[in-house]
Amino acid sequence: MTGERIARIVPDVSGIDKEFDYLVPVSMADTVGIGSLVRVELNNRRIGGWVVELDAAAPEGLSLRPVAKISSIGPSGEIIDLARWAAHRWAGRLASILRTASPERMTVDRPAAAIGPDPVLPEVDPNVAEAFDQPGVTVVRVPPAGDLAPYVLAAARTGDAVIVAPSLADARYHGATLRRAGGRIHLAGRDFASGVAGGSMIGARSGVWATVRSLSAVLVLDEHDESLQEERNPTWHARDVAIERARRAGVPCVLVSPVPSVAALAAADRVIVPSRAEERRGWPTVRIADRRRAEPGRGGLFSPELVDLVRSDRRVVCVLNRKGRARMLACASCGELVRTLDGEHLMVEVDGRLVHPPSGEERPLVCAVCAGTSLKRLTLGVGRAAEELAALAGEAVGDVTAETPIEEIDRHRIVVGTEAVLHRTVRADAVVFLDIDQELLAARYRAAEQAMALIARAARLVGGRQGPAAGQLLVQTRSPQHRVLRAAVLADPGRFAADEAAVRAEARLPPTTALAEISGTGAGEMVEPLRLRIDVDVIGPRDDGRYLLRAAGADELADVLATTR
DNA sequence: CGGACAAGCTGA
DNA sequence: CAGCTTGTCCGG
Repeated sequence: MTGERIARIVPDVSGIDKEFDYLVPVSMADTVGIGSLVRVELNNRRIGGWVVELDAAAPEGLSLRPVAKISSIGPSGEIIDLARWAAHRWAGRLASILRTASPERMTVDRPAAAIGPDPVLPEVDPNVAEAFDQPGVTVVRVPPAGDLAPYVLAAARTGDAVIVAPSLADARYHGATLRRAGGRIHLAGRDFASGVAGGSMIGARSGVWATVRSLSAVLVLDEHDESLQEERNPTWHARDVAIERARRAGVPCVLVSPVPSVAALAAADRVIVPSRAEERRGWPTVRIADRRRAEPGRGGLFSPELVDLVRSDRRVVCVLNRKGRARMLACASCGELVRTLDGEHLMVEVDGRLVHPPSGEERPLVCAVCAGTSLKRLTLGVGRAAEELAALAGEAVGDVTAETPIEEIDRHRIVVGTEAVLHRTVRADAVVFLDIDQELLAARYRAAEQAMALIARAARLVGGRQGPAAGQLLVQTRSPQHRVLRAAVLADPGRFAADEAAVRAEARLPPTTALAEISGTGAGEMVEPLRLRIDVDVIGPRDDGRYLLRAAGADELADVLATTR
């Protein structure tokens, strides 16, 4: 027994998905631990890597290279196990997740335990504390105007909580608020070492990977938010990682949202909803402007309700999404949009026929509602909308894109922009969706849910329906009966969730099943043999060469992908 | 990833 | 057959 131990290393090199063994020199025995970031020699070059396992001395006489240097403390064993699970679940590289879970700046010294007794935090509303009183997944619906700070406080009161916010700005804000209340909380990534010593951690998406002293609870704010999903491979979702992390630790996982996703609700052990009255108060008034009778093209963009709003003295934000090609068709006689027979998606005209490429559905140029054969094209644009609104309002109207400086946005009483305007405006009295149909009926299976999220964001911007600055939303649409809009008008996202879950189940879409998209060269070669298997459906290829795989659940799908690589 | 080495292609 | 490109393998 020499006292030397074997370290299994995951290299931090994107092209190597393999683990290697190195010897830990006696001189490093005290500093190298599970998760440590080290440098080692591989193939005559120095590379970084993580220690993911430590064993006693080597059984064989095989000569191993020594670890060259210790660079930093790193993620805990708990996080490494979780990262392995996620790498399998989203069919990606372990190293890319470990990178996310590692400190922003290298920190060699292991910090001493937190100094002083644990802080004493103020009491919280028992209704809020209740969400954290048992392990398992609790979904809490909090209306857009509701206060999330009590949930952050309640999480921190459990001990060393991990808190995920939809953006870094939100994480900083809630972190600062809790700190003012006396809480010990650190910013994930930046304050890595402080977190190891003790206290709660808050961060954006990547904060779900924060190493803590002893996990007591996991809280996800705005669980429905798109930003919680990593956009690069592996495309892990912070909500799903949070659920698994809490489950492994046997601690509560609390998912808060004004519009909980069907994925969260499917995973929930219990759902806490506000009273009808409370939820209504927390949503603005939502009015629907039915545009089916409106003239397509010019003028079709401005309902009488909108004209009233822009001629008032209120601060109005107009949203007009022009993502993708806005080539919607509407029936000239009844005004209905041209949709697939299930009403879920827009159809487009190709070579004199109506088609919906993802499903292959097609028919002649005929309105499915009134059998009219005269169809009109609806075309829209932010620039023209701003000009025409300015003429209607008799004053200048701001034109907002992702590049417009914030100061510029607040100079105008009325602004028009793509959905980015909702992320970049601080306060508005009213938000108008000039044309929400493109969102509601987009060719993505989560389109309705994303439209619901967009409305919730607008609702938060304008605030609840009560008081002198009562918030208002106006939605212009040719689909006034859509489940998203009915739920918004009634301030009842529970109703939407039930409808949406039924639509997904009927179409065998997640969360009833699990989907994976396979693209790139070699996609066919990988996917075609899977047609013989009964545990996975192969869908496609579409004309862009992409395939979809469908399995009964995420675990089954991950297993298929793992055996296919 | 990046180096090592083998197999395949080209031109004089 | 040297000289080059392209492909495959492998690292502790």
